Amino acid sequence: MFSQIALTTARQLRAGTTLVVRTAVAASTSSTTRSAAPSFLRRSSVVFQQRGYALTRSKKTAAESDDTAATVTKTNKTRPAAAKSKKSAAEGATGAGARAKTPRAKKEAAPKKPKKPKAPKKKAPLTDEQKKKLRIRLLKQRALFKEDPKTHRVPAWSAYISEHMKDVLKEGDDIATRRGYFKTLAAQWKELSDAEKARYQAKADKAHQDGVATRAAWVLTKTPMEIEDANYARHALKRLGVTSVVHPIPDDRRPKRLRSAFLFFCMSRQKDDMYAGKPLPEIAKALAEEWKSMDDAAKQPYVDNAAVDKERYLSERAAAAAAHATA
DNA sequence: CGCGACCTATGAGTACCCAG
DNA sequence: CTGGGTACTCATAGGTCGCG
Repeated sequence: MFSQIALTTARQLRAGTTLVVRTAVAASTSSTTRSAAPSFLRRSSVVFQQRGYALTRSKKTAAESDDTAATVTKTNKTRPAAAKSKKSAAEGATGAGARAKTPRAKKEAAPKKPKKPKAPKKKAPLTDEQKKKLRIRLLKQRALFKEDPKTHRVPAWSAYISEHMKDVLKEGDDIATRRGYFKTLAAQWKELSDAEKARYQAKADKAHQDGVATRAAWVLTKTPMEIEDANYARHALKRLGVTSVVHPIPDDRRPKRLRSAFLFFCMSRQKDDMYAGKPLPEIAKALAEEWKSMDDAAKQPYVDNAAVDKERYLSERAAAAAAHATA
C-alpha cells in the first residue's frame, strides 16, 4: 500500500500537482489555509490528501489565485503599460498598434528613461476596502450558496398558498390586489378542517424530505474538505457582516465533535427546574459557577463521560480517514 | 508552546425564509 | 402580505487543531 502511495505521490510530483497545492496554499491567507482539509482529518489523512482530494483543493486555490490576479489587473486598469513590462519585452516588436503613441514619444524624448519609476507602481497594494471586497467575493464562491439545494422546511400554509394562488392571480394584478388575495387565502386557510390542514402539512413535509434527499445526494458529490471549506466560508461571511445568519451544510461523514466534561454536566442539568424560564446567558453563568465550585470527586462522573466520548470521537475520526483513504 | 478559532450542549426569544 | 417552521442569538468551559 505504501509503495502505491509513494508511486501516486511521485506521479503528482512529476505532474507538479503537489507543488501547486503548496505554493497556492502558501500564497493564500491564513484563514484559507486553515480550511485546506477538515480538522478531523488533517492529522490522519496525509494519505488521502496526497491523492484525489488535494487536487480538488488545489484547483480551488488556483482559481482563487486567478481571481486575485484578475482583480489586481482590474484595479490597475488605469496604468496599462505597467503590467506589460516583461511580456512585451519577450514579445518584442510584435506588440499591438495601440502603442503607436509610445514610439513617437520615445523618439521625441529618447534620452529619457521613464521605465524605472513605473516599476514601483505595479506593486501598488490593494486598499483595505478592496481587500475586503475581494475576500468577500472569494468566500461567497467557496460557500457554495448557488449550488447548495434548498432544504428549508416549507410550512403547510405556504403549501396552501402555492396551490391556490395561481387560481386567483391574474396577469397585470397590482401589488394591492395581490395583497387582497393573500388576505382572502389566509381567511380560507383558517376555515380549513384539521384533515385538510394535515394534507397540506404532508405536502410540505414531502417537499422538505425531497429537498433533504437532494441536498444529501449533492453533499456526497463534494469532498469533506469542500463541505468544511464551504461552512468555514459561511461563518467567515457572517463575521464580516455579509450574511446575518449561518446555514452550515450538514455532512454525516464528519464525526460529531467530542463533548467536554462541562458539557456533560450542562446536559445533566437539562431538566433542572432551577433554571426553567431563565435566559440562556444567565443559565450558562450559573452552571459555570456551579461547575467551578465542584470538587474533583463531584466532577468525576462527567469526566468519565467525556473520556468515553473522546474514544468515540477518535475512532470515528480514524474510520472517516480510513474511508477516504480507500475511496 | 501559547494563542485564537471553532465546536459542543443548554432554552427562550426572534429574525429569517418559504410560497405567489 | 400571511402563518409557522427553522435556525440563529446570547454566555459558558474545555477539547482540538492550525499557525506563528
